[in-house]
Amino acid sequence: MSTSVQAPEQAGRAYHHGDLRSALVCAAVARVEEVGAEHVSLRAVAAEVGVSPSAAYHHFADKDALLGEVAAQGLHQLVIAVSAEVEAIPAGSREAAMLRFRAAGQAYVSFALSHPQLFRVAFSPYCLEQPGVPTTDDGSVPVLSALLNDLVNTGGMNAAVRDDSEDVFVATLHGLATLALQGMIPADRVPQLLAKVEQLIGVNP
Amino acid sequence: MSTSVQAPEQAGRAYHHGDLRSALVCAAVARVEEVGAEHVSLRAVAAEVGVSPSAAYHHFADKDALLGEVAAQGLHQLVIAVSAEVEAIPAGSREAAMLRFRAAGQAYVSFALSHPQLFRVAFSPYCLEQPGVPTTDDGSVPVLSALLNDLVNTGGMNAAVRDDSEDVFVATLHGLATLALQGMIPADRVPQLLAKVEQLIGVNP
DNA sequence: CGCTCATCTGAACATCATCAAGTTTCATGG
DNA sequence: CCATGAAACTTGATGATGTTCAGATGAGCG
Repeated sequence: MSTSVQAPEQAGRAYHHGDLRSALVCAAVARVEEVGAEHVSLRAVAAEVGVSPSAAYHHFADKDALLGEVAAQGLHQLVIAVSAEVEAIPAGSREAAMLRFRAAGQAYVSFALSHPQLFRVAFSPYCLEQPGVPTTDDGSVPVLSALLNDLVNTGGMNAAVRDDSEDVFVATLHGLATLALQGMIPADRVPQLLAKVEQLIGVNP
Repeated sequence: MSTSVQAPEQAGRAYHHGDLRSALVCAAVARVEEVGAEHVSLRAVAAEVGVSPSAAYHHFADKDALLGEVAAQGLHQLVIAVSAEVEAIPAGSREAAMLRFRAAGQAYVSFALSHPQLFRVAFSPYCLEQPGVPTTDDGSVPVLSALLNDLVNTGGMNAAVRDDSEDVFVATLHGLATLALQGMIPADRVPQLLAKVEQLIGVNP
C-alpha cells in the first residue's frame, strides 16, 4: 500500500537528516487523502511530521510545490497500482494479454474510486507546475501503451487499429474514472462500460 | 459570452438589493478563470464587487459554498456552449444529425481548453456539495443524450448500439478534454481522435 | 412618520503562508 | 579530539485569509 516515500526509521527521533522532504510529502499525501488538496495546510502537514512550519521551506519553494510533489506521487501510485494488477497475470498467450488489458482498466478505475482525492490532485494544475511528470511522449500511463503492444503481438488486436486506439482508450478510461468519481456515472455500471469499450476499441476475443 | 448571472445594472451604485448573490458568483467565476479555484480568496471577490467580506456570509454558508455555485455555473456554461454550437446547425437530415454530433464533441473540448479553470472547478469536489447539479439520470450533459437520439432517429446510428454508447461517448469526450487540458494529449491531435471516436462508437457516414 | 427586517459594515479572532534571523546539529579536516 | 562551517531546523514576526458577531443602515410597510 505504501510506496517509495518512506516514513523516518524511528518515530519520536529528532529529525535532522532523516529525510524530512520525503516525510513531508508522505504526510501531505495522507492529509490530501483525508481532507482533499484544497483543505490541506502546510502547517498541519509540518505538525504531523513534528517539525516547525518554516522547516518545509528548506525543501519546497512554497505550499504549491509541496502539493506538486503530492500530485506526482499520486500519478506514480496510480501507475504502480495498475502495473501491479497487470503483472499479477502472467503474460504470454493471447488470452493472457486480454485479461491483462481488462485488469488494467479495472485497476485504473478502482484506484480512482479508492483514492479519490489523490487521483484528483494527480490530474490537477498542481502537477503541471511539476517537472518530470509523464507527458505526452512518455504516454500518460506507459503501462497501458505496453499492454496494447502485447495485445497486438499476440494477435488480440489489429495492428492497424492500435495507434489511434491508444489515446482514445486512455481518454475513455480516464473519463470513466473521473465521471464515476463525480457520481455522474453510477460506479456499478463501470465494469459493463469497460467491456463495451473493449469491444469498441477492437479487442478480439 | 456571459450567462444567466448578471452584474448589477449600474456600476458604482450602492448595492443593497441589487442582487449581491449573483454579483458575487459572477465575480468569483471571473476570479476562478484568472487564477484557478485554489487561489481565489473570498475577500478578493468581495472587494471586486465593492462589498465587505462579511456580506458574503449572508448569501453563502462559507467559501466552499460560493465555489460550489461557481462549479454549478461552470457546468451550466458548458452545457450552454455545447448547445449553442449544436443548435447553430439546423436539424433534420441524417447528415445534419452527424454534423451536430461532431459539433458537440468539438464544442465540449473547445470549452475545456478555452475556460480551463472553470471547466476544472465544474468537475471538482466543489460541485458535489452542490444540490441541483445534473447527475446520472439527468445525464451529465443532456444535450449529448438528445444528439444520440437524433442520430438514431435519422438512421445515423444503430439503435441497438445506442444505450451503452452514450456513457462511453460522454466519458471519452470528457477524458479527451481533461487529458488535453493536462497536456497529456496534444491539443492538435484532438480533432483526429474525435473522428476516431465517432467511428468506434458506430456513427454511420 | 415610525417600525421592522433583511442587508451590509466594522472590528475582532484564529489560522494561514511566508520570511528574516538566530540556533542546533552534523560532517570534516586539522 | 576539537574547531569550523554549512546545512537543517526553530523562533518570532508580518500581512493576508476565513469566519463571526454586534451593530449601523436603508427599504418597504403600516
